[in-house]
Order: sequence, then C-alpha cells, then structure tokens
Amino acid sequence: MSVPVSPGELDPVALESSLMGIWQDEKTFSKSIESRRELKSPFTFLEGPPTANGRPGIHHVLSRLFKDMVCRWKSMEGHVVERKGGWDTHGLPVEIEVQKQLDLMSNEAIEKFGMEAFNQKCKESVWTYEEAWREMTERMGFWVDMEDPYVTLQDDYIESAWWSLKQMFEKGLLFRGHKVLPYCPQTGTSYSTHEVSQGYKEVSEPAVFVKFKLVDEEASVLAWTTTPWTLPGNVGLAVGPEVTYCRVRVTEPPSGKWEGRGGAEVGEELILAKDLIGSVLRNHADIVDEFPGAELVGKAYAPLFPGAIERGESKAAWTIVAADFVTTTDGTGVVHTAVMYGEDDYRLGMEVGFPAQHTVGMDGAFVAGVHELLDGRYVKECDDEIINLLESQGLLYREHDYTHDYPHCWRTDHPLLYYAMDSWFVRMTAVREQILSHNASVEWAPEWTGTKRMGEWLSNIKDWAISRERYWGTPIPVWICPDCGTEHCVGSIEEMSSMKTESSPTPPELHRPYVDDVRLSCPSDGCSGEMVREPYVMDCWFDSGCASFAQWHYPFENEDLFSGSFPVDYICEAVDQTRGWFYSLLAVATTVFDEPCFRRCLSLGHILDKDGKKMSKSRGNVVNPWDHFSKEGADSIRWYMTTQSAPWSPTNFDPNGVRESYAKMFLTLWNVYRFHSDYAALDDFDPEDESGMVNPSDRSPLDRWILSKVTEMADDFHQNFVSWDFHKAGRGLEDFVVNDLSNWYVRRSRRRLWEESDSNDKRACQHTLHEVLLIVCRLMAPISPFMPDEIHRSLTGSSVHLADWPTGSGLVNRDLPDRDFGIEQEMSLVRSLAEAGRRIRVESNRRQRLPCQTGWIVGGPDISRFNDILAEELNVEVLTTESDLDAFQKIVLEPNRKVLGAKCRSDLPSVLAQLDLANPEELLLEIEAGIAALGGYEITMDDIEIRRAEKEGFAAKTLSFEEGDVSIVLDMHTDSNLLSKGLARDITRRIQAKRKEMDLQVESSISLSVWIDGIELENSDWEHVTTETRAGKHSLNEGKPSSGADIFEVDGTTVSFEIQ
RNA sequence: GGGCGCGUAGCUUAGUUUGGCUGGAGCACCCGGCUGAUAACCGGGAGGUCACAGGUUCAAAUCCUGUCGUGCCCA
Repeated sequence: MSVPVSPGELDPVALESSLMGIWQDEKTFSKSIESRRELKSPFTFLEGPPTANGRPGIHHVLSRLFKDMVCRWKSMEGHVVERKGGWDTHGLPVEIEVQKQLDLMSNEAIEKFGMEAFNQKCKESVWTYEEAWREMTERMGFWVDMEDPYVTLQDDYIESAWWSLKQMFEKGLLFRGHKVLPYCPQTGTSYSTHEVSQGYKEVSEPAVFVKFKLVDEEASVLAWTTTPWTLPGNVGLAVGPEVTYCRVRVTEPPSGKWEGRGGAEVGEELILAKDLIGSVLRNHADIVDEFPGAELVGKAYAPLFPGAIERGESKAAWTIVAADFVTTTDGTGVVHTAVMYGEDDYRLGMEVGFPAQHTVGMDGAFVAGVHELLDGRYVKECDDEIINLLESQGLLYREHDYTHDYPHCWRTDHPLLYYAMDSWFVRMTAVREQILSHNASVEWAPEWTGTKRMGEWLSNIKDWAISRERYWGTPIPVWICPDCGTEHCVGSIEEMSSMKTESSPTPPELHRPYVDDVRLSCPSDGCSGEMVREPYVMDCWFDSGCASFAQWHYPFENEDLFSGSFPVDYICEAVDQTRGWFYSLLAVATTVFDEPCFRRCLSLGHILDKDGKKMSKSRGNVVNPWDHFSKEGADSIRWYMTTQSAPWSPTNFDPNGVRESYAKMFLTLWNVYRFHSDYAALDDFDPEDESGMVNPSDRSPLDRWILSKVTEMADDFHQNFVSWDFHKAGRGLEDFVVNDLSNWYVRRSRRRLWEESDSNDKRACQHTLHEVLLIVCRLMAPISPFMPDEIHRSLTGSSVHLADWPTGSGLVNRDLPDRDFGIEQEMSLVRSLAEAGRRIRVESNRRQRLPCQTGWIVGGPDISRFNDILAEELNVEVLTTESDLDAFQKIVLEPNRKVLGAKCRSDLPSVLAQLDLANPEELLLEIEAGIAALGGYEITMDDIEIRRAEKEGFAAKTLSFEEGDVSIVLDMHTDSNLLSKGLARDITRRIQAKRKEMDLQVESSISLSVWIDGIELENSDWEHVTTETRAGKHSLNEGKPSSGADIFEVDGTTVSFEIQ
C-alpha cells in the first residue's frame, strides 16, 4: 500500500503549516472525536476561558499545551473528548481598558458618557485580540472548538448564572452585608487589590495618640491612629487578651521640648501595652499596675464624638473588646476600631455587635450630625480640625508625623479610603464542610495545590462577596421592593418577564443599563410595590465559576450534555487560579449541586523570563510565541515546555532551550525517519506485503533489542503520563530516540541497508524501523502533534491522531513488541564495553582508526552474538573471551557503608581505616571462612563489595555490575599489518570527506590516485580503500603527486591523493 | 503581615517522598577521537559553599529550625 517517499531536508515551519491545512481539509480534529464515538466512553474537559482583550504570550501557550496534551492522549486511549472553547468577557480589567481608551476616569464620567455606550465599548473591546488568540491556538496545534464557544456575555450564559444564583438564594446562602474596600470618592469606585498595588505612594501624615476616658475609672486608654478622620466613627477599642498592659501615672508636666499639641496632667493615669511605654510616652511616669489585656475587656469608655453614631441595640459599643489581631509592633497595643473603615474593624464589629453606621458619605465627606465643625467636609481635609477638637477636650496625648506607604487612586492620585461598601455575599461559611470534602475528592497535581494551598484556604473560608458596583458584567438578578423590603432573586428570563410591571420595557439583552429599567411587581401579599433591581454586577469569577453548566445553557437546554459531563474529568490552568477559577468552580458547584465540579486538576507553574522575573507588559519581557512558531516550530516549543521541568514548577523561559529541543529531538527523529524512508523508497519497501515480512523472532539480535527497548520506553512513558510526570515521559522518549534509536540502532544498521540486493536481513531492519517509528510517533503525538503526524501519515497513510495509544487502555488494544530482558542486558553490556574501549584508547593514546590485534572480554554473560558489533566498535582484529582473570586483574574490597554504618555506628571510621589497610585476598578468604573481624566487629559478605581491577601493564577497563565485574582488555602492540590497516582507514576517511566536500552523489564513481611516503600499504587494504570510496579507476604510487593533490600526515607517513 | 511553592555548575535541570558508595545529565567552553551521520556522535577535562546559618545523625542536597532571595495567592 504505502511506499514511503524520500522526505528531504527538514523545514519545520513548512511541515507544520502544511499539516494545519491538511487537518482543516480533512477535519482531522472532529474525526478524532467522532471515530471514538462508538466506544461510548466520554472523557470530559472544561476550558478555562481566557480574556481576549490582551495579546497572547508564550505563557498562554503553556496552559493550552497541557490542556491539549491530555485531551489528545485520552482520545488515543479511545475516549470521546469534546473540547468546547470559551471566552471570559466580563470584569474590571475590561472596564479599565476602555476607561483608559476613552479617558473616562470616574463613575461620573462613565455615566455622563452613557452606560449603554460604555458597555457597548466594553463588549467590542473583549474581542480586540480574538483573532490573535485564534491564530495562536491554531498555530500551536491546540485542538478546541473555537467555532461554537461559550461566551460569558451571552444571554444564555447569563441566564444560567442567574439560575444558579437563585439556587443559592433559595437555600438562604445569599445575603446583604458590607465589604471594606479601598475606595476613591473622586471617581466613585472601589478597587481590587491588584489595582491598589499599582498605586502605593509614600506619604507623611499626622498620626495621633488619643485618650479614651474610662467611664467607671479615673484613667484613659491610649490608642493610636494614622487616620484621624476615622475617629468620629470609633465604636470600640480592641486589646490582645494575652498582651501585658500597664496603668501609668504621670509624675511631671510636659517639658519645654514637647512637640505639637496634646499632653497630660501630673497625676493623670494612662493605660497602654507594657512593651510600648518607651516609644509612646513623653512624660515621666510611674507604673502603678500591670495586668493582661483580658482584664480590660468589658470596660466602657466615653465616645469621642457623642451623637455621631447611634448606639441602637448594641451593648458592646464604646467598650473594650478582645481581638487576636492586636500586636505590640507599633501604636499602643490598643486598636481604635471604626467598624466601617477597616477590614479587621468590620469583621470584629460583626463578631461583637458594634453598630455599623457610616460617618462618611460616598462623596468622602462627613455626613450631617457628626460634628458641627465637620459635617459636609471632605474627611482628608479635617485632620487638623479633629486634632484641635480632641486637644480642646483634653483627649489628645500626642501628635506626630508618620511616613508610610498608602494606597492612592491610580487615576486621580487621591488617597483611597478604606470604606465599607454595600455588598452581596454568598454564605460560603455555611458550606465549609461540604466544600472541604469535595476538594478532597479531587485528584490534584501537584498534590499540595489541593491539600495545602487550596485546603488551607478553604479551612479558613470566608463569605464570598459577589457583587461589584460596576457597569460591565452579569447583572445581579435581585430586586428589592421599596415599600415592604421584600427581596426577590430572578432565576430566568421567563421569570423576569412574567413578574415585570406593565410599564417596564423588555430588555434587549441581559446587561446594564437595560435590566436596570425593569421593575417587578412585588410578590408579597397585599403589597403593590414596584421592585427595583440592586444596581450591581457580579464578580466575574462568579461568571467563570458557572462554566460547567452555563456553557450548555443548563438547565434551560442540553440536560443530557450537562449530566454527561459533570463533574468534568479534567481541568488545567496556572497556579494563580487556585483562589480564582479553581475556587469559583468548587464554590458554585458546592452551593448549587453539593458536588465537586472536577475530578482532576493540573495546576501549572508560571513561565518566567530567563532571569526568573515574571513576564509582564510593563517590564517588556513577554516572549512572543511567534518568535519560535516561525523558527523552530510549535512541536519544538511544546516539546521544550513539556520536558524542561515538571508542569507545576515555575520555569525560566530559555529561548535557547527551544532551539535545543529542535536540534536534538526533532532533527534526530527526522533524520532517522529520513534514513529509513530514503532506503525504503529506493527498495520499494512495502510494510504491508506479507511475502516480504520477517517475523520478529527471525530478525537479528540488534532488531530484537530495539524492539524490546521501545516497549520498555513506551510502558515507562505511559506510567509517567498516568502519574502526571509528563516531563519524565518526554525525557525518556527523547533519550530513547537519540541514544538507542539513532546513535546505536541506526548507526549499527547503516551497512545493512546499504546492501543493494534484497535480503531478509535488510527487510528485517526496515520492518523494525517502521514499527519502532510508529510507536514513537503515537506516544509523541499528544505532546508534539505535527512531526509525528507527518511521519505516521507517510508510513501508514493515516493520521497519528486517529491511531490508538500503543500501550493500550480499557478501550483499545496494546500493540507493542515483547520484551527480551536477556538481549537488553547483553546489549547494555556491549555498549558499556564499547565505551570502555574508547576510554582505554584515549588513556593509552591510541587512535581509534588504528586497530588492535586482540581484545579480551573477561567475565559477564555470553555476548558472542554481538561479537561482530563489538569488534567493529572496538576496532580489534580478534575479539575473544578469557576466563583466567588473574593474568591482568586483582581484587579490591569496597565497604558497604549502609550496612557497616548500621552495625558499627560511631566506630565506622576506624573500621573503614582498617579495611583499607587489610590485604584483600587474605581478608576475603577469612570472610568466606566466617572468621573475619575488623575493629572488633564481625565482617561478612554483606558488609563488603568485591571489585576487580586490572593490574598494571594492561590496557584495560573493568565495569562493575550487580551480577559481577566485566573487563575489557586490549592488546596494545603494533605491527606493520595493523599500521597498514589503520592507514587504509585514514585514507578512506579523507577521501570520503573530500567526496562530500565535492558534493558527489553517494553512488557515483571516482577516479583515484594515491601516493604514500612512509609505511607500506598491503594489497588487501588498498582494495578496501578503493571499494569503500567507489574508485572505479585507481592508482597507487604511480608517478609524482600533482600540484592539485591533497596532502595529509598520519603517524609520520605522508599521504597525497587526488580525485578526478 | 499570613499561606503555599521555588533556590543544585555560566545557563536549563536530575536527585529530596524513603538520609548512605565519587551530587548525575544537557547547552556553552577546552582537549582528543569518530563520521558518506544531522545543527550530529563518542571519550576526556574544567566548572558545585547543593542560597545562607544552626540543629538531629556514625552519615544531610535529602530530615528539623531560622534567615535571605524569588514567585503565586491572600491581607
């Protein structure tokens, strides 16, 4: 059927582009899915949707590679592996991009521009780089359905997300609360940590030590703050229950050196942490009492700004409470708590029941009723006024300037306020046990991502703030009745339409501002209110967390598709998704279905630049994948990324490594393939022709060896895939191709194929190469899908991606040769001996081309069937075995430190010293007789290892194996016969090099003249030269060398030669 | 500030789970060899404070503690 054609030089870019075309024309991807349909065994994959509003970089290739690799592998194992693409299209990054573009630096500006127009811009912006992403995806060979992807901005997707939120709402898991966020009153926006981290600035601000007067005692508690504007909001003080506090009495008035406002009267008593007395107090004072913080808990103090906050039902307000976050690293060891203006403050306030009221409005100004001098003023401008007020009431102990890094708005440069924003939460704390158990059911790679990184996080799980005061996102489907306060969560478009008031418009899509205009009729009995939607959008992590069902628009359609693919078998993203997508998938699946969302998760390490720095646009160190796509090709990038480190290790990207993968792996494989194809084409070799078949058992030991080795490699490869060690799999395969296949099998088989006439041996070699190449291609295909397909198609006529996994699976059959352990062991010895021989020659200064008369193998198994190979490698005339070792060997006893150490422990050094001094032959006899002892310890065969070493005077090497030692000994003498043979090889080599230099065809004949000045060349050796070099006409030592002749010298003999 | 990784030759890395013989490879470098065998191959050389400091042990790259650097996530 398929006779190979000569493939020629490798051009990886042309090869890959041509295959991309073939895949498209043949619909190979869809065939690779459909052809497995009848086995009815799905393996489900869920694509973590990328955002296409940034250009894809090399780090995006990594996660797409590992997604693709596993999916291709599972396909070849016989599973149906559907791969739906996806796009993440909502979220703050999109808005920021558009705001920058349109110079809309505040919410006010956006609203002036128009929310509808703004969101339209956002929608367009998310497709900016879609084309670039598609091109990258196709070029790298990532097979995923990009024609019918799920998109988080589509109504279908949003409707599914709404449905899931309603499930939570009905389970009572959705509630309203506050979230303290860095907030900019100028732009009216709150910021994510990510944004905040871009805007830290060093500033110097007034910090104050404030006296809080206890109600029942004549003493004040000192507390410190860097934000005086939060003091009117103070509702409590926190102390560390274990921390030691002191009550001190001021003994002297402030000195003349006192800086700033404030102070304390003589006799006044202050309370603060003992450790901080020195750094806080500026008066001489006596310690009158010392006690743990627990004793302070429960004491009441007078509010600084009476009336600014109403006590309401709170018992804890304006009392001292215990908190675990209190430290004595700065301040006074007493933490001023303003519930609405600090994360810790808010959490503590909720815990102990402080009133949660704002003293500051969304505009950044104090609200009415705080204090007549402050009401309506921007808080940051009131620092001085507040300090004055405190001083005038004797409540200020000290003020000072404090320099620290403080977050600022990157748009307006104004300092941000930590501010409790209204927010919707999912009560994750209520499902903590469930989510922990679902997490534990996931097979994580690496394991610590799940148990440690995710596990630790989940065991301290907090409620999930899912609302954002933004414009572009999935609108929160919660409506509230202004009349009766009823909250209603809508779970479908249909539900919204049926509850809609008559005057409300029908929204053209499920986005703001359209859904904002929808009013619902209040469903409460007797209420005729018009419900208004909460003006938030959802955290975009919630969107992507719904992917497992929203990609199918479940439960509105595709019930079967969803239930057949949930939980999904496999997801894969970079490690930063632990608290991102991995978490949101788990969180949504747990709260909606009480099930895990995925069975296996591969968490990848990041790709860093070559200096170990993270790749970012601002650093300008992002590597463009096309630099390598259009040079070494996608196969090489993929192979490099797979083999250079474990998938989860952070890795420095080294462009040179890609080149190395290309030069080593792909060039070598290509040339093995090319070598095979060239001769196969020449010989019209047909692997399907039964009459030409040579059964493996009838093939040469060399063939049987490589067939056994390929099976060993394939089984290891598969095992490594199963245990997620893709890097080890790839390295093993590369080692096989380069070392076993190319550098040994092909090198040793070359002459077999040069044979022009048909022979069993030649066909045996061709079948062997054919079979081994196919196995290699099938194993490689998931990692690097191009070249293996090219070779597979050329050898069989069909795509490797439609072929079965060679090691088999529950669905496809195993298709590997049998192992032959004996032959593997023998060959391993042969190769070791060949290497040892080369080392001998280097050490004995004897060039490789000069043959040795005799080589002796001493010890080891019978390797006579490889005698020819080994004699040629060693370049010896005669290779024989020798049983009498004593002629060139002696015994050395080596200690087994593991055994001896356990036995002798601290005496080990002295025992080792004695062993060193002992006569090995005598000691060995004593050991065999059971009477050996060193340093008072009995010595047995277990304690030592016997090794043989050659005596002086022989050119020899000894190799140690578990089964015993094997030596190779070479005869180093030289005679005229050997010199002639050596010279002939040198001449041949020079002529061949010249032929190549002259660009002659391999089979073309030459006319050769040689002149030798020095040793005599024997006739048989001259014949060898003329045959090897295809010298049809030739002359030796006839006339004088012409001026155009090449001249070289070896061992004092000068040789001239000329080719015509 | 907290959690979780990572740190081995100029570069990329194996070995760390389970302590044990001289810390093993590849790239680059040097010497030599081999080649109708490719950007290849083979032998040898040079190159290591196994991030640092302590500890446990007869024995530590490996286990423990701390420090530094670096990355991710969270504050």
